[in-house]
Amino acid sequence: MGDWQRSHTCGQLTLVDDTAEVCLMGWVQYRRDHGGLIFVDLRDRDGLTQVVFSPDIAPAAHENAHILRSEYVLAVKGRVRPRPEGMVNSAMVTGGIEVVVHEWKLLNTSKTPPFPIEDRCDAGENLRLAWRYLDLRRPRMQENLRLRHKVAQTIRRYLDEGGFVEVETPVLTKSTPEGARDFLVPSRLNSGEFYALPQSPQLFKQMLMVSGLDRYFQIVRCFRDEDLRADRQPEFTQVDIEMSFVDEKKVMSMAEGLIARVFTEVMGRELSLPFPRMRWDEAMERYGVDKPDTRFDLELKDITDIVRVSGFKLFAQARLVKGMKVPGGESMTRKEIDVLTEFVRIYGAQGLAWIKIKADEWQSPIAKFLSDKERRGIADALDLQVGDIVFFQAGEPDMVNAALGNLRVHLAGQLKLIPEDSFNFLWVTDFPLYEYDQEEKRYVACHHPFTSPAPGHLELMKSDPAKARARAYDMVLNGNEVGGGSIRIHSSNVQRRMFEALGFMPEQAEAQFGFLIQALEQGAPPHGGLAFGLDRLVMLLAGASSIRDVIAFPKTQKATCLLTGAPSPVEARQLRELGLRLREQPAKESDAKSGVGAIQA
RNA sequence: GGAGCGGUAGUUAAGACGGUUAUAACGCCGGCCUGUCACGCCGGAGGCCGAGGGUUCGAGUCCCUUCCGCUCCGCCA
Repeated sequence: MGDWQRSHTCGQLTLVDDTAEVCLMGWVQYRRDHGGLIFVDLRDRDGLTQVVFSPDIAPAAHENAHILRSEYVLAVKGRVRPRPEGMVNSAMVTGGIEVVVHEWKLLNTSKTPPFPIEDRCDAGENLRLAWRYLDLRRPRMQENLRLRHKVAQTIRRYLDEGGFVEVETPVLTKSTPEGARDFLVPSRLNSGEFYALPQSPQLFKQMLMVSGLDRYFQIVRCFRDEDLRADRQPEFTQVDIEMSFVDEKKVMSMAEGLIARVFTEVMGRELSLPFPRMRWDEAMERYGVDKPDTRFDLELKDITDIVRVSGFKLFAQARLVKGMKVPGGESMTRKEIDVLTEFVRIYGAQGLAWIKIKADEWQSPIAKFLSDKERRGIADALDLQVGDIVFFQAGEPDMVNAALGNLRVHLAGQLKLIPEDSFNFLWVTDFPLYEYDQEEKRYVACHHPFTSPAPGHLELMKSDPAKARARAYDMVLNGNEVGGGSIRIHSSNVQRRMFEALGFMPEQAEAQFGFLIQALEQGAPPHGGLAFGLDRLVMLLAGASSIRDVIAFPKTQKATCLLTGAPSPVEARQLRELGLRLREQPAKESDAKSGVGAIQA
């Protein structure tokens, strides 16, 4: 670029820079070639500036400017001047001025981009991912990445000031049986053996507490080989935190302080602390989910006892019956209700019972089965008013809660009950220690197997696992889990009992987690912590609808990278070195289904 | 593993009842244009209708298979 030095960015210049000699560099956003005058909106990371090629002022500069095209890379030298009377563009930060080009240099040409580089562009996701570096040129995406950067930096400052030490933990680590599916990495030096990529640095951070680090954090990539969602990628970033000599209150107030700091410094908003807390039982009871969105009402009411002896057998025989009132919902059409019925089927519901509260009657397919007493009970429980509609779900508790809990969120969106631009934080506490795994026919840890049982619940681990509660807590933002953690088990005996309760043989526990138990035997301090999902947090702050929009190079729903083509086959030699052999030859095209690509040692 | 939505020009979409030459906007190319700002005007090029198979005299449209993207259920300690 010779002696060309950029003097300003494209978002900086205003009337105060009048007559300044400047040098800008950037991309051609729009060109407006009038044959005589040529206007170019030059874009860089900072914004747009209109530069003018004028045959009257700089004929030489104007002469070749006709060749300019979208996304050409340009350096211009020129003078800042106010735009003529009536030509000010108030929509642009730099709209009061323009730069008259005296001299310019073409730094690079560009092929016509496959989609326009602008925020209102609605290119398909596949195109955006295949040309991600162009997608990331768009201001919205640049803002997202910078927002993410600011959040991460603010978190680093906050934790550093709080005495936390950032420690890196291994990415090549040990596969463990519990939890998500591991990504495996074959070992060349240890043929037939595999590392696993960490699902989280959980055990390392606990061992750092045993080391006496006292306060640890890490902004760290984690990997889980499970199916993707709008808010789930196979690799994602956690803000991982652990503290010694603390209880739940300490961890939670530290976490609240962190979030409040992010909101002050990044969002320019003050949060009121502490966040509300809700026990898990209450969340399930009132909202049907463990991450309730409390920005709106539509609460669920348990009416199981009211309809226990109902003539409506579906209700009478159900283990759980719940109702949800939608005020003013009486005007819903049959068709709208049918759509909602389809919606709850996703969660295993057979149908969706409803009652419209009219002035003179209860209009409903099920009203005729309900006695006067039942009607009064239901009306009282749900505080029914004329004009309401009530939806019911009856059956297994998990299904009832999932169906109504998700219907609640669905309807709130549809009925526009959710206030815009609000950030509603909530702690959910007192989670169950275990949940029953139907497939494995055993209890599995609800949070993870290193979570301490609630005080006094030690015996329940064996006698009544379903009743045991955990010293675990989730931070919920607008109905999204953005963080979660627990006080850990620091007693080797309790940890052994935990593995036992999960159905591990002692030898098995020793082989898988012996190093942890040993560590706990060496003077492990009481400790606990939590981890934030950075991608989700930033997504919510950015107002994005997928974490893909706050990750520079995300994967598709099939976990592929459309930009690089990963994953891809490898050379036979690489497999040989690793002691691997494909069970079947890679398929030509279509039959790349089950079995193919599987590996064996 | 399952359910749903989508795939038509470079892009975003229309076309769906099976029937002339598959539309539009933006973009692209050429021309004109000295105050535009998503410039304007005139002209032009551009298509294996995701792929494969079938039904039919005839398929973008109907049927089957398959690939890709997205949303969701299961899964995600």
